[in-house]
Amino acid sequence: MSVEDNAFLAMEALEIGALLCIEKPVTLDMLKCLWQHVAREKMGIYKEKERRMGTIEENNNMRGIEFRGEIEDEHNIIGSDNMKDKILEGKKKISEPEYQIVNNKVKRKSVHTEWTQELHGKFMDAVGQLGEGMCFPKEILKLMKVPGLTRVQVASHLQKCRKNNWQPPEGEKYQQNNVPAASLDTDPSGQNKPRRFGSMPRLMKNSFIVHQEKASEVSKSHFEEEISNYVGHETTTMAPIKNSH
DNA sequence: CACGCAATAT
DNA sequence: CATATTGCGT
Repeated sequence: MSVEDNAFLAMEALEIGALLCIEKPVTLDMLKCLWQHVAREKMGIYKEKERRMGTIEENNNMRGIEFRGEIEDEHNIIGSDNMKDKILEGKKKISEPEYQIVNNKVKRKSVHTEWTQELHGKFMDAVGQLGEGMCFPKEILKLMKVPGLTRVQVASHLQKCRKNNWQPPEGEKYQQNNVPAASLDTDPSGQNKPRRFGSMPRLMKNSFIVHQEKASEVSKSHFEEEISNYVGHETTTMAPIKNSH
């Protein structure tokens, strides 16, 4: 670290053996960036161990860690040779593992969200509050209030649930039969897709209760006009799923 | 832009 | 396998 933002000085340092040069002061942002690289490197070192143990425990021995130069440039960092290349391709999505700290252990952030029944429950709650025709990933996400969850993830889950293709993970089968979703359809013609926006996921046969809001409450905004327009293109036999009971 | 959907990738 | 990502039309 140096107060001097001097390229020549930095290059000299690198030649001597510095791994990278950072201009002072080291910002929090910088730190947030750096520790990920440290973690990656460390994880690489203990890769074998990781295979055996599943997770890596925090280890404060930092020796042996080397940066390989793929640091982003926003903070006046100067790194090794291939760094420029790395910076250039920085715009591309390089999928580097991300690490997080869960109770004092450094863990590789899991790429998949496990849709447990609990999480799915929150999802369904949100869906229930929004009601038929109002279920959008964005809104659902808001209502769910789950920290790491993204809109796209919700969208993906929603997509699956609409096709009734979701089932709880292994250890959680409250119910044992997965419903193939074939024949409980209200549409006799079979080929009629309920093509609308914001439709609720189809409820699984013995899934728990979803409390729907009074459907009457749905105001006829411009939104509803859009729907009717859009539906107009489709076969007319489709009826919205009203929660009439 | 957000959305939805199928196909494809991880 | 379950999810994530992508491509493309709306």
